[in-house]
Parts: sequence; C-alpha cells; structure tokens
Amino acid sequence: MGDDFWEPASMNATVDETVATWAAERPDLDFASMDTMLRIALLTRANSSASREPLALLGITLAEFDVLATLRRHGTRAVLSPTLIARVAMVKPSGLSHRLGKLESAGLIERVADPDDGRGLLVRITAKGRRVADQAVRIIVEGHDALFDGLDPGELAVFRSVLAEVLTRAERVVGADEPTLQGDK
Amino acid sequence: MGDDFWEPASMNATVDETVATWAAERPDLDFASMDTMLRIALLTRANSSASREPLALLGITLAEFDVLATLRRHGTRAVLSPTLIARVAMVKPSGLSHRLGKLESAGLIERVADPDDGRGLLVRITAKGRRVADQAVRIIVEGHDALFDGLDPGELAVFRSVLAEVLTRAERVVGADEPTLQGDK
DNA sequence: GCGAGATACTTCGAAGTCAAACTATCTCGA
DNA sequence: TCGAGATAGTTTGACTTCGAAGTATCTCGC
Repeated sequence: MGDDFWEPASMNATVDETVATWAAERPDLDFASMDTMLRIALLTRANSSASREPLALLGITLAEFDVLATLRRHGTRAVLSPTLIARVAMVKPSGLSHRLGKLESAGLIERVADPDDGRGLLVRITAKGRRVADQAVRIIVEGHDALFDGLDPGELAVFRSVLAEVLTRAERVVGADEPTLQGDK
Repeated sequence: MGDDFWEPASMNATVDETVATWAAERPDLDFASMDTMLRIALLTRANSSASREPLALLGITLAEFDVLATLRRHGTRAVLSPTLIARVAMVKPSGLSHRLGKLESAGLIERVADPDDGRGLLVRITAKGRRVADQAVRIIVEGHDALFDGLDPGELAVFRSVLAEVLTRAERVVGADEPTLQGDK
C-alpha cells in the first residue's frame, strides 16, 4: 500500500478503511459491531462540531447550553440546585461550578442562597438566559432535523427501536462495574 | 412535578425526561430528532466509559489505543508518519505529539528519523505495543459485540443503513462551513 | 441540646486537547 | 544556486473536566 492513500476522506470512508485494515490483520475477529460503533462515535462528534459555531454566535458553548437548557426546559421560573443540574447534565459538581460561574458572568443565570438550606444554592435562568436558550434550542433542533428529514418512517422507527435497545445494553455493561456512569475522558 | 424525580435514572429514561420537558415548554418544536441524537450521544459516552477500565489494565487510554490501533492494523512492520496518524485518528498534530510521547515512554512505539525527509519521523509499533494492541482490540470488539449480539439481522441491517445515511448528511453539514472536521470540544 | 457523620458546593491540582508560535527542512521557480 | 513559501513536528499557553481536599451546614440518634 502507498502511504498517501489518505485524502481528506469522508467519515464513512474512514470507517470502511479502518474496518477493512483490521479485518486484513485480524481475520479471526468480526468487526461488524466496531464498524457500527465507529459510525456512531463519528456521528456524535460531527454533531457536536456542527453545533459549536452557531452556539458561539450566541456566546455559549455546547457544555453551557446543556446547563442552560436544563434550566430552560424545566419552566420559566424553575429554580434548580447545582447538584440536580449536575446529575441531569452528567457533569461532576466540580465541573459544574465553573460552568455556572461563566453563565452567571454572562448574565444568563443567577445563583441565590437556598432559603431552606444554608449549604445550598438555587439556580435560576434570567430573561436574557431564556432568550438565548430559546434561540439555541431552535438551532439545535434544526440541526438534528436536517439529519433525519425525509427518511423512510418505517426504517426510522426500526432505527430508533434498535438504538434504544443498544443503549439499554450499554447501560447494563457500564452499570455492572460502576454504579454511576460518567465522563468519557 | 416534585424536584427529586431524579434518581440515578437510566439513560433511556433521562432522554425521555429531557424530551418530555422540552416538549411541554416548547410545543412549537418537534423533538423527535433530538431524542434520537441524545441517545446516540449517550451511547457514545457509555461505550467510551466501558472501554476505559479494561484498557487501563493494559496501561493505555482510549486515546492512546486509537493511535496504537492505527499502527497495528496497518501491518506488523508498517511505519507511519505522525501527520498521517493524526489525520486518521482525527487529532491535531499538537495533541498527537503528546500521545506519541507517552506511548514511546511506555515502550509501545518507536520514533525514528525518516531517511527520506529530514523534517519527518516514522513511527513504528514495537513487539510489546503489538501485544498490547492485540489484547486491546479483542476487548474492544467483545464490548461492541455485546451491544448487538442476538438482535434481529433484518433490523440491524436497517439500523446500519440509516446510520450510514445520517453520517453522510452530518458530514455534509459540517463540511459546509469547515473543510476539515475535527475536535468536538 | 450536642456531636458524629452525611451532604452541598467550591477550590485546587492534574491531565488532555486545541490553536498558535517556533524550528528545521524541503520544494520549486528564477 | 538562491530564496520564498510550503510542510513536519514540537512546544507553549489557554481552556475544560475530573478527582480530591476543604469549608459550611444539615440530620439524627443519644
């Protein structure tokens, strides 16, 4: 093989190439599942990439959107504790403090003392934060829709049911060693 | 709704809850695609999590496995340039230097000067690196297989074809703004 | 009441990645 | 042959996240 067989290459082609080279070196293994999981990983990555720029225009990162969205979708006047937000957003409390700090500096949220618990805080989204969240979620949803628009409804239904099943299995695997699943790096 | 409705919660349930709360607050938007993409993102995350521990037993991280695997699957005596590896592994050259440094310290790879290009290096996997890569890929493949084992072949075929189509679309979207796709944070 | 242990959140330090700057070398036209 | 511009790889600095330690406050049995 030459060694410039690597043009920019599409993601689908990258997966094909990866699996093909593995299969040639390790004919004893079946790489069909790896093929699928590689595509899923690349899809996740591409999707995150695609969101980054439009969100940056709104002044937030995807990580910050996660937090802002959690607040926004729980209602206009909802107040949530950092602990709760961290659990839903699947971030460690230590990481959340930083995100909340940035969101607060940007005037998108407010932290106030919890009147019922001297240790606790309550996080509330501001009017500005609500506007940003509403614009952001529209962008996110449009991006997602573009990926599935026009696909055969029957095939899509199968896709979703298989996905749910696989996710259930993945959970069981992770949960086996580790009661709470978290971070991937 | 109470505010302790958040037990550990399964990933599928987390997605259901997220989409349901969004739908309640923004009935003007359709969250079906977000539902699917959330599950895909969580699956990616869970899958990475699941690999981390077994790979740690072999003394490598998932990121290092990416590099080691790239070398391994290109043949026992293949020598690749860092630039090529970075492209295939979709890492910036700056990030790759660090990974190669760690792999070299661990004795899993070697970097030698490229005889044909004074600027370049050639990276070669060592015998030890090959052993680690072979053990690691078996672990990875077994993990992937567990996610799909026993599913209906017809449904799986549909799942894979939809996935490939969606990945193609994702690529087009990203590629529109950005010639090379990369990093997700 | 009181004190031991649990819980809420933050801060600090370590690790990993990217962008940008830097050094060295190569390519190619004049 | 020379030199301008491209290319290979590393280094540095900024940023983000996690784990662990730290501070403050709550809970509950005595």
